[in-house]
This record gives sequence, C-alpha cells and structure tokens, in this order.
Amino acid sequence: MPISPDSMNQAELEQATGLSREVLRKWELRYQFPLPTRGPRGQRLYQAKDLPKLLLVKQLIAQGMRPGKLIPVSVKNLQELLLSRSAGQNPLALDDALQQLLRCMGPGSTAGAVRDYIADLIRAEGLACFVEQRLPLFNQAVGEAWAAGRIGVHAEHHYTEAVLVAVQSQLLGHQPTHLQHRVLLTTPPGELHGLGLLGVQAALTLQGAECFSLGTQTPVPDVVQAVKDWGITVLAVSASVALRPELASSYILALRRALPKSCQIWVGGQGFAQLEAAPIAGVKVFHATAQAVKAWQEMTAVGS
Amino acid sequence: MPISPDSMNQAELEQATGLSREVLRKWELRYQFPLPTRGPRGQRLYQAKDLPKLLLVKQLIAQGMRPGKLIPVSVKNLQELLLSRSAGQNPLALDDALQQLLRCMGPGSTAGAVRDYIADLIRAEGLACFVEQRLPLFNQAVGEAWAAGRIGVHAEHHYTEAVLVAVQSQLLGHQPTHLQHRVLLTTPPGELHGLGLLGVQAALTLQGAECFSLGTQTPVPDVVQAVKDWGITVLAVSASVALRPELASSYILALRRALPKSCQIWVGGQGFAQLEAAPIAGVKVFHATAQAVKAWQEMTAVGS
DNA sequence: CACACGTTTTTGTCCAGGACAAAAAATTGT
DNA sequence: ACAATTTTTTGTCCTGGACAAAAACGTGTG
Repeated sequence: MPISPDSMNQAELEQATGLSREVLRKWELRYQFPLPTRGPRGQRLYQAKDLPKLLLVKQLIAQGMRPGKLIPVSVKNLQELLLSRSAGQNPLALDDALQQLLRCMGPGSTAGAVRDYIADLIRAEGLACFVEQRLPLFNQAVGEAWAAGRIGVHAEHHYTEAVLVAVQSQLLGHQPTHLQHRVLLTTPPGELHGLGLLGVQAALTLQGAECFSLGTQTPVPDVVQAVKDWGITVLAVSASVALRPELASSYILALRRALPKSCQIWVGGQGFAQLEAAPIAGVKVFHATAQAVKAWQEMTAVGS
Repeated sequence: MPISPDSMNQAELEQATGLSREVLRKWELRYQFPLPTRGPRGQRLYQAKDLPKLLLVKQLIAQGMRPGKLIPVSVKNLQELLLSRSAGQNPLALDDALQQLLRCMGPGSTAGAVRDYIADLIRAEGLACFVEQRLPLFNQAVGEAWAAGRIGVHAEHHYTEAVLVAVQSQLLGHQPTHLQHRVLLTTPPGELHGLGLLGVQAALTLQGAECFSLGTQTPVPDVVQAVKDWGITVLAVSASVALRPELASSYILALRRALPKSCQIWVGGQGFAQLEAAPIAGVKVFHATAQAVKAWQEMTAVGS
C-alpha cells in the first residue's frame, strides 16, 4: 500500500496515464522526465505533480507530435499548444444537430443533457435515420473533439453510455426476420471503443438480423467458442486507431484460421487500415455502416 | 505481422490469455512451459497449441490452486480436475429462476434466450424486485459458473450485455426527484466488470437519484474532472476480485485526496476487502446494494 | 518548386538474468 | 490439536542493452 501522499509506483502511474512502464522508463532515460524518487528498495516512486504534464504529452502525441519535441517543453507551453491546435481546425461541417450535441457535452453543461438530447433526436427522426445518418457523424465529431482536447474523457464515456442505452433500448422489441443468419459483434482486446459496433448492430437489427454483442475486448478463444455455441454465420469486428495495428491484424488472422469457412468475418474501423494493403482471404473490410447493411441485404436476398 | 500460421508473439499471447508477459517468462524459466520457439532475432514465438493448456491453468489458478502444481500436469488431467471441481460443489441454493437462467446460458441453448428470459422476469416482477433480489444472486451464480468452467466467457459477456440493456432501458423514463445530489459510477482501470455497479445505479435511480455512469475503467484524473464538471456529490466505485488489491486501494486513496470533502466516496465489491482492514477517512465501504440504498435514504432525508 | 528515393534519428518493444516481498505451505514447539 | 516460525513459491520490479518500424531529413531529378 502506498503511504506517502504524493507518490505512486509505476503500476499506478500506468493506470492513471495509460502509458506502459517500459515507455515511462525510456522517457526517464532519454529526456529525464518523469524523474521518480526511489523507495527503500530502489522502486520508482513517481510524483503526483508530474501527472498533468504526462497527460498533456500523451494527448499531443495522439495528435501526431513527437515525444522528444514535447517532453522538454514546459507545462504552460504544452497547454497553449493544445489550445492552438483545437482552435485552428474545424474539419467537420457542423450542422445544427452536431453543434447542439457538442454544446451538451462541453464545459458548463449539465450532465443529463446528452442523454436527453439523444433520446429526443431518436424520437423525432426515428431510429433508422439516427443510426445511419447521425450516429457516424456524431461518433467522428466526438472522437475529434476529444482528440483536440475540447471535451474530457469523461464526457466521451458518458456519450458512449448515453448512446448505448438509447439505441439498445429501442432495439429490444425487434424480432429477427432472417433466422438463417446470426451476427456476433465484438472488438479485439485492448480496444475499448464499442461505438462503431453499436451502429452496425442497430443497422443490422433494423434489417431483421439477429445480433449478439459480446461487448468490447473479447479474446480469440472466447469468440471461437461463441461462434460454435451459437451458430454464428457473420462475425463483425471493429477497431479504432487506439489499438496497435499489428495486433489488430493478427487478431483477425487468428480468428480467420480458427473459424470455419461457413462463418464470414466483417471488419471495420480505422484500426484495420493495414488489412486493406494486405487483404486476408475470407475477410471483408467495410468503411461505413451502410456498406455492411448492403452486404447483409445481398446475403439474405441470395440466401432466401 | 505474424507470418507463420501457428505462432504468436508475447503481446498476442498476452491478449489471448490475459497473463502478463513477465509471468509467462517466469513460467517458462521455472516450469519449462510454455516453451516458445524463437524468431530470427531471438523473439519468443509462442505456439498456438499451448493456448488451451494456458487457459485451463489460468482458470484453475483463479480457483486457488498453485501454478507449480498445475503446469506439470497434462491437459487431459487438467480438464478432469476442472470438471471434478465444478461437479463437487453446489454452494448456491438454486431456486427456480436461477436454474432457468443457467439453462439459458448453458451449452446448446439459443443465443437470445438470456435476453428474453431477463426481459420476462423484469416484466413479471417489476424492476425494483429484480434489481434488489434477483440481480445479486444472478451475478454471483454467473460468476461461479464461469469460475467452475460450466459456462464460457462469451456467455458471461452476453449475460452482462443482456442485463445492462434490460435494466438501463427500464431506467430511461425515470425522473430524478432529489436534485441536490448526483451520483457518479465507475470502476478502476483494469476492472472490466461493471455489473455490480449496474445494480447500484438501478437501485439508486429507483430511489430518485440522478445517476451518471462512466462505464468501466476510468482513470483518476478523468473521474476528478467529471466530478468537477458535473457537480457530483457521491462517487460510487466497484471492483471485483480480478483486480490487484493494492491497485484498488491506491485508486481510492488517490481519488479521496483529489476530490473535495463535499463529494462522498462509496465503494463496494470483493476487490475492496483491504479497505475494511485499513479504512480511509471519508470512504464508505458497502457489502450489498441494499446498504447503499439505505445510505442514500438517510442522506436525502437529512438533506431535505 | 514538387516529388520520389535513400539515409539518419527517433521511439517503442523485446531480451536476459537477478533481487525481493507477500502469500502459501511446511515445519516445529507446546 | 493448534499456534508460531521457517521455508518455498510466486509475482513484480530492477538494470541496461539490442533492434526494427516509423518519422524526419537530405539529395537528386523532372
């Protein structure tokens, strides 16, 4: 148990920052930051005051900057850098709905606002319209707003929960109409973002598919078991940029080898960019929910 | 990218098994298993055929056995061991509902069965009854069934999803009645099980509380930010046994230091057993959902 | 000036082997 | 038989170095 008030061992810092201990050690060696004090037996005791800088650096690295350039910079300048970044760009055409969503999530807003706004939108436009047209834009916008530091991680988490509940509750009553196919949805271990998957699940369920979600981060053996137990014919996997690309590829490769030919594999999301350069036989890559819907329609049209 | 068909590097094996690379290396050194081949530059290439044994060993260790005794044993004997374990004990009084639930999740059942069964149950008994009486028993039973190898990880994931959707969709319409308090719910990084939290959220929402879930695995800084942004007065954290106990404790300690006194911290779950031996000032430990409900009632009675 | 190509630097991951504390098991004394 | 102590087991952390993939840089050509 940690006793002194402002120090943490590396396992805790790893938790707090999401940076692996090996990376932290290399940074200490190369840039003299963070410089931990040492415990009685030489363990590193990182200081809590270094945490803000580490988080800033991590965010800026995620935007494509290099650690070597960032770490020597002072906290104050890093903050300015982050702000200037987010001010500079405005890539998404912000329609009214998007603007309102981001307002709901921005600083100073009440916590329930997102939830209510999404529920209203679904009521007004219908689930199909929301899922196919709004949701992809929303997800992208929220992802960018987070990357740019305009909203916190907590706001993103909360958005995810709100969308999940709103959409899933609408799907509850849906009876599948194409019983000869079953869709299983999940993400690779290490991938925490299940929002892309949710869109696919909703779209396919509306098409009459029978969908089963395993949530995020299912190891290969468990997916294989689930496919076998439940008679799955389509496995949908999604991965964002956060995941290491080789891991994403090898995950799919392992699945393709372990699963029978009768089970299709559909993948989507930025994390699978590699798979386009080097396609795997029997694995379909999608860029948008609409493509998956189309593939489903063709499949069921032929099948029936 | 991995080329040869049946080998995986340690990062992939870590994904597939959930065992850290350091542990895997120590096992190799101490028990000569798993013995990887080596790549051109000396990297370990673990063989896919070792995976089943590793998974068996991991499950048995989770039941309290020792690695040194397990690893030399053959796969076949390990399987028998697992079966004899699960056959021998039957600790939970299996009432009708529980038995039916486990039937829905057992091998050979259809995939939608759990979902439908839970929905039926909530309809029949009402949400309050389900959340307070059924859910804790169900969660425990599912956890034990998984530990005993009677159901797969995929079935457990699917159960979680089913309960989440069923309960959350029922909570959607609830308007909070005690606006002076707001509850934030999450789990520490590394803790993937959010079911315990779901029970608390449902119970408190039914009491008129305004609950905000951040999902699982929120780092300390993000929790702090959320508390600040949203004016949270009660933070509820849950952890299962899967999490390392020191990490659970230090997570709470860090939160208690970072958060203002005006924000209470409630913790629950097996993962916080340590906190009972060494209580932290300003942190309340709960053993059951009912206790949290009671605390909430007292709080709001005094406050209003 | 834009752009393809080869070279250098940066950066994260992996390796070996050892030290050590906490927990579990075995041993001892009463 | 049971409590207290010693031994073994086991996971985490340490140091310091090798190396490949990616990014940045420099160079020659249309």
